[in-house]
Amino acid sequence: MGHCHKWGQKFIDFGFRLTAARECIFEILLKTDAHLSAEDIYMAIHKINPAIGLTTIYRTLELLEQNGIVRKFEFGHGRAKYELNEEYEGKKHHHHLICEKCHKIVDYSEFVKEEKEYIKKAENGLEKKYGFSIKDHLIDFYGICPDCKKE
Amino acid sequence: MGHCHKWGQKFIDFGFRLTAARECIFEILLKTDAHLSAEDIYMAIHKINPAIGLTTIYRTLELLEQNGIVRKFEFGHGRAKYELNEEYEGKKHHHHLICEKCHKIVDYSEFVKEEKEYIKKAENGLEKKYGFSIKDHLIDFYGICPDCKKE
DNA sequence: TTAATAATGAAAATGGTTTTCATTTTCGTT
DNA sequence: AACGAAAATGAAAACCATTTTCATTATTAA
Ligand SMILES: [Mn+2]
Ligand SMILES: [Mn+2]
Ligand SMILES: [Zn+2]
Ligand SMILES: [Zn+2]
Repeated sequence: MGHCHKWGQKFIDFGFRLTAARECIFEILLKTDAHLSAEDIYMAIHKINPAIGLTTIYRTLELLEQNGIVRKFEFGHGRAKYELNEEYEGKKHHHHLICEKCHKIVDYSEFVKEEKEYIKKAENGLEKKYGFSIKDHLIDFYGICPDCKKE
Repeated sequence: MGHCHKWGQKFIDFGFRLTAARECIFEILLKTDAHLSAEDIYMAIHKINPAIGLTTIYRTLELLEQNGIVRKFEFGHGRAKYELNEEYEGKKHHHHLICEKCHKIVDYSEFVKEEKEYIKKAENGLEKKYGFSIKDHLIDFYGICPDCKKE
């Protein structure tokens, strides 16, 4: 385990140990472009290392989230979904398109310029008016996906 | 129960019965400007009519949600929160400012003009590119509220 | 009034997530 | 290499918001 990607070093710097389970969970998140639940990850990891338990998945995901390595989403369809923070994937800043029927989640990165303009203005104004220190934002669009429209 | 506000008529038109419990839940949502959980509503209703059970609260909220009368939010702090749809309150279109520490939720209605511009452009573009029929959107800002900053 | 249907409360079940606890692994120090 | 403290782990149990079940009650239309 001597190599240590940049995230691994960051992880160690935080004071945590870089175990097989943790590396494996990170790798799974890195390879996918989907939004995985804890159980999705558990099933994926089970093929590689059946000894790793679901509890460890939950614990690792919480750890990763608290240290800004993964983002946790509660879209309200039963289970939380996780994805690697944008800086760790090749991904750009993005938001989500959510199908109200089949619960499919699609990333989109369009209209960033317009978004930035609106967000910057809103953030500044809201910080001033409501006294919040704003750190993050979330934009979701809800609708019906093309597959579900066919039915 | 002969009077029947506009929402009540709408409710009956949908084919449902306008019972005491349902009216009471609606009234509670109408009077508050907070974002209530099912249990918040249960506790509020309990003082007025202790016979109404928590199950009815959940069932009514689901019914109201499915018919566009209330909006359900899963902010990810354990329990879902409900608020009356904008058209039923005196409220304008609004979004949320969420404190990551104390989980306080603040409504804001500022920057609607800028928001509309961005949303319209994004919606049109995304519908075209991803084939979704977009029906709704959600914008949240996350940060630290003024009270939590003091500590 | 009557019968069909809808709504209800209490209790039990559900299911994703967290906690507990005994055991194992890791890592800095000998 | 061996040691010992601290961290990480898995299995099982607990948790807890929400849903389901089911027997009873309320509402409605005829
Ligand atoms: Mn995403
Ligand atoms: Mn609100
Ligand atoms: Zn769909
Ligand atoms: Zn706060």
